[in-house]
Amino acid sequence: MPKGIPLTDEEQIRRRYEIFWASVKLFLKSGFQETSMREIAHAANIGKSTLYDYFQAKDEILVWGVEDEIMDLTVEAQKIVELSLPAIERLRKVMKTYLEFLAASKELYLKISFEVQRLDLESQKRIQVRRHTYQDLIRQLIDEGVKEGSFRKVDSLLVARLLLIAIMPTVFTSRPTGAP
Amino acid sequence: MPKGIPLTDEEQIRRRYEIFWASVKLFLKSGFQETSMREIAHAANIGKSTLYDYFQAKDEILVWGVEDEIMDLTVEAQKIVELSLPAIERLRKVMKTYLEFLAASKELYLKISFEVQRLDLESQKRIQVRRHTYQDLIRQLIDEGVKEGSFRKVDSLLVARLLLIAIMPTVFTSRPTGAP
Amino acid sequence: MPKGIPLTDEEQIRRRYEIFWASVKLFLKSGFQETSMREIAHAANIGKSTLYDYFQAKDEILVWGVEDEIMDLTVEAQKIVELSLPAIERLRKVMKTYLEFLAASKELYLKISFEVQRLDLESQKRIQVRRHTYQDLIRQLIDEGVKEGSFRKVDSLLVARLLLIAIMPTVFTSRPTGAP
Amino acid sequence: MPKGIPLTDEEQIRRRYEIFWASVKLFLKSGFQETSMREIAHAANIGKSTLYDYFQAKDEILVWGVEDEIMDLTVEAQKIVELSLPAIERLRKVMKTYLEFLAASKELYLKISFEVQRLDLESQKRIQVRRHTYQDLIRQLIDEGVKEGSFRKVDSLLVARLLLIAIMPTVFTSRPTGAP
DNA sequence: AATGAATGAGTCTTCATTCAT
DNA sequence: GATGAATGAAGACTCATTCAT
Repeated sequence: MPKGIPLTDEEQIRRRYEIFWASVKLFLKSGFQETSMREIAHAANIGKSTLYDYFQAKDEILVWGVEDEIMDLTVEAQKIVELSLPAIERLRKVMKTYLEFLAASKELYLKISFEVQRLDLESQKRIQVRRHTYQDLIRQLIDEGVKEGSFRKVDSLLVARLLLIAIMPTVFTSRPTGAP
Repeated sequence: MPKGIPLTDEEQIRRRYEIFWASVKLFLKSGFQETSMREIAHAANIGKSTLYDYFQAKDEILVWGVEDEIMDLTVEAQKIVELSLPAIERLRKVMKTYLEFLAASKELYLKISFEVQRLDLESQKRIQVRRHTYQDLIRQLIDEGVKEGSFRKVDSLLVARLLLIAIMPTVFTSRPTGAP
Repeated sequence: MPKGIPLTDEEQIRRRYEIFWASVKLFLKSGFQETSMREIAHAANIGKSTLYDYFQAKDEILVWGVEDEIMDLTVEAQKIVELSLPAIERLRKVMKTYLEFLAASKELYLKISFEVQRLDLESQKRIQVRRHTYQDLIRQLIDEGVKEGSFRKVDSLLVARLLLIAIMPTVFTSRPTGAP
Repeated sequence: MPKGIPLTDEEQIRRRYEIFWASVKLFLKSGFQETSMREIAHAANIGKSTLYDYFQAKDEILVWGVEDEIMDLTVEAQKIVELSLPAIERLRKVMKTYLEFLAASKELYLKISFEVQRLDLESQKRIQVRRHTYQDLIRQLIDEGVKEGSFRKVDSLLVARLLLIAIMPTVFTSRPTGAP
């Protein structure tokens, strides 16, 4: 709430998170479209128009948040990829992180995914790009694994995609355990 | 479009179905909130305000349709319950019907479930009541089964609920087979 | 104010005129941008959203009205062009009509011209097209006049444009008389 | 951008001019209402709220600038009035100055005049007062001329007003020459 | 019975202005 | 003296719903 001092980038982002999480809470309760900017502002304890200092539009709140989550996952995955371990081991670690993320989100993840489908195509594309970046890491690991000989020769793109999707029922159905 | 000729009840209901299914198609494509009454009217080939002769409000379209689907299931289940077969056999039959219903709907069912969560609480309660009626039939079967000695003693309410939910992954994950 | 009966095209247009002239009154007083749809609706004695049954957007009110005025002029000019008189005579008649129009509008015309410059380019282009149609009539007359030998050989496009513009000071400065 | 050093009055005014001219450029391009304070601040290379140290409100920018221009004219006219020359000679000089001013502004003057009409009545009145002061100088000259016998007896107010307006077409229509 | 014209409430968004630093 | 963060009021536009015919 300081007034004339430019926000540091860090502060900016911290506030964005606050707004995002306040929004998500509402989105989950009533849906994206059904939540008004007035409600979000109220929940975030700021004025209606101040929202627009942090997000250019309503859509942006959702897009930014989702992009950010995927990027977080990607960063963590990247760290694991760079470890000097056999590919299969690293893949296992990455999938475990992914699984933990899903397990922590669960319902949230599922619902938000639905909301994302309502965004305009451009926004969806932006999210897809992030998702692909993540997928490419997995793919890279699979390719390395194949080279190392620990995996059969496979279409790494397809397998990567399958891996990410196939794991979901594990989470949404029951007690999460973890094995690729 | 005939004017002045009173609709038979049957005709009334037939039109309601037409409107409902036209709506569902749109809801699936763009979401409940995002679909306007004008679009529904257009898709159903009737005037905007004629909609209100068949449904008191927009919400009502969704609620009525979902209620109706559950009631259909319930009627069929009721018929099975009344057969003179061992409880376990009847339960098996009921679950098979339920499964077939899910398999036929699949994505539709999942998406519509999401849309339902956007309705106001009163509407959701009305749907829940129908769901409970259905659940109670299952429960009744379980209780009978326990009496007959073919089931262990269990909390029939809990088991009924579990049965309905547990079956979903079967449908949504892969090739549907059927066994309770 | 009938409710369920589709408006005849004629009725539609009559209402559009009503709205347009109510709007113009306000536009002249306070400017286009400064006049709100609420004010227009109030002045036209209809509900805010009813406006949108007659004009798709605020801009449309201005564009439609201006286009319509030019088209009126064009129709009248067309009638004159088709008379069997020497070109010079017909040109004189057309210019007289134009002059009378300007004289009747005067301030209105000037101010509205300014407002038009604030519209988006697409709207401006639409108006320009109408203006060109009118200009082409004049041009045609000049060409005919040249053929008849009553005019010197000239660049008819240029002369047509000049004719339309040059006449303005006559109107805006003082007592209107009329001679090409 | 220096902080803490009190601005001299002169400096203050210099900055006001800078802001005014930066604004005018924008007003001409997109109109007064359509130009935001953020844009003005940006164009003037200062912070949004610093504007308010120089002008109490957005309107004030336009009003001050226009008032100032008229006052400049008035000051120059006043100087001429005080010369010891026959009234008719002095009037000629004043009108020449006025004409030069118009010729230099031209489109700018016309457009800005339109923008002024959008201001609230109070602001318009303030401008009118300045205009009257200027007009009164002309009037005074005419009265003196009448006394000197070089003019017919006339309603000096009316003539003064006519003089100021009549001269415009001269400027806006074509090659400026100068003769009352 | 069927319709589309009419509407007010509400949506996202912008902007002049204030204020704490 | 200078700033940008914060905001409420207002704007164009949409939509579920009503109502006269």
